[in-house]
Amino acid sequence: MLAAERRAHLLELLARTGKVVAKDVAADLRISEDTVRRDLRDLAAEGLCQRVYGGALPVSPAVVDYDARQALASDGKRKVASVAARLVRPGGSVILDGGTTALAVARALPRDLACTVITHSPTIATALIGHPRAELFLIGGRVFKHSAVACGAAAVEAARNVSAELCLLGVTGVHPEAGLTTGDADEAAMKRALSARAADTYVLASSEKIGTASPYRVLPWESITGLITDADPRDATVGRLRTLGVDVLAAD
Amino acid sequence: MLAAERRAHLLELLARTGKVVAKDVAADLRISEDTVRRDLRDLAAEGLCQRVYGGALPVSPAVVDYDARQALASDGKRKVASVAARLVRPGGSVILDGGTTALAVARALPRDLACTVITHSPTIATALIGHPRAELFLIGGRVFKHSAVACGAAAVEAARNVSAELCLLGVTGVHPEAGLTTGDADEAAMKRALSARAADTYVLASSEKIGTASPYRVLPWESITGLITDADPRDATVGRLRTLGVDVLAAD
DNA sequence: CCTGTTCTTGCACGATGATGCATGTATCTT
DNA sequence: AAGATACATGCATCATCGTGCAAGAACAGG
Repeated sequence: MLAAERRAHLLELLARTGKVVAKDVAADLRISEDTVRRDLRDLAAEGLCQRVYGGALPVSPAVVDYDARQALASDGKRKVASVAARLVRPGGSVILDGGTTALAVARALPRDLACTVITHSPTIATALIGHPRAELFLIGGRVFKHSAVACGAAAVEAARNVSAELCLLGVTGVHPEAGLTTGDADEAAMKRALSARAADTYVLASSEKIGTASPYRVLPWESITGLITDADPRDATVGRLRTLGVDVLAAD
Repeated sequence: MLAAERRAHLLELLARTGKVVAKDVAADLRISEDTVRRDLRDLAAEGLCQRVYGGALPVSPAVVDYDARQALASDGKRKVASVAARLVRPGGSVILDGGTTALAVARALPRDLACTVITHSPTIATALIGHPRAELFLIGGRVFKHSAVACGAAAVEAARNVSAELCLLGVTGVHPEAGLTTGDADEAAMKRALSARAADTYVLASSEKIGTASPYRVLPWESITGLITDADPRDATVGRLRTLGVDVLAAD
């Protein structure tokens, strides 16, 4: 096994499971713990991981959070993402919001789909670099760390210069009365700006978000085209949304 | 067996299995390891593979996992990045170009350094999400896939609205007569736009870039403050640059 | 057909790098 | 406080690397 392979393995392990235990990896790869420790030391020196007693942790909890959440809670999100990805037609254009569900949508897009993707999330842009036929447009601005998206006045301004057929929006709360909500005012404004630039807006909401509300209102029900969720279609909250005129796309 | 056959075999192996171990191939084809090494060296010089201790890995992001590629940043790039990162003062602001060397700089920044980073690379933005005290500003625009950075008119326009003390620029060629060069015209324009917004511009150039030139001129020597390289300070080319008035910061 | 040139290949050798083990120290756990 | 575990360091060993060199193949020109 090449040294570079080992290092890649460690990084992959770090990203996937969120931690590396020197002893386990050594036993796993049949190499000495010293070598693993040396590798981890080197990676840490480059800022690719954080050394801790017994092993190493990822540099950024936020990023792992992403991957971990992606891996763990992903069942619902993946279903939602898969349905959402199918809304993107060949040659079509889509505005992709940030967040883990939207990231799952990016990953669910066929690798050789020819389409235009507009996003304010560097994470999603990075994920789509490998799609050779996808046209990518990045909306810049001040990056809001918590959710890793460009927000603020500059971003809203930049969003005014794009338009698309479809906007796929992630939110943290979906509630019959409160509407679509999220945890940050700037982010809410950004989502409104994005939605305004698309002919149709669909909201991505895995089942755990149904019936909950966050502090800041993003949009009222009238402004969106539909909701994509893996929640049971017979669920009471989902039923109420449907009576409000929301087109519910079931994902399962 | 023809030399061209060997090279084709190596590339095929690289694409299919994701790696080449010099020893194995030599035994397999009944040729000396020296020949394999020479082939790999040549392929690497043409940018067709990434040389590592013991063999080689593919260079294409499509084949290799992105994290793995980051781990493969050459020793020289790491040294250059480390020196460059030290130019960023607490409370300071820096414009970071795209590319693997710049990414190495981002990773080399202390995790709790309070500074402002402006970049047109979603990859670099993603890498810095985990730096809690770093203010991040993303320059948007059409994403140029090859180097994963925002380019084009919109990006140049967006760059006009930022400014910083320092600009760290990556290039593909550093040549006494040709100046600083890169492989794409849009990218060259973008780099000029970035450099114009900073008080000081330093160029990141690991030793393999010294003395080479690419099609498109980025900037003449007069426009930059200095060059950061791991090349031998006594190197002839480096010496000529110094006589042109370039401030050379040695990295080793 | 011969001869000189150039290119390729394999080998030798010294330099450098990587790895595992031993040892003493630091850190965690109980 | 004591035992256990993980760590850094120095060292011996082995693998890999680059370079110089010589033998042979390919080739051009006479």
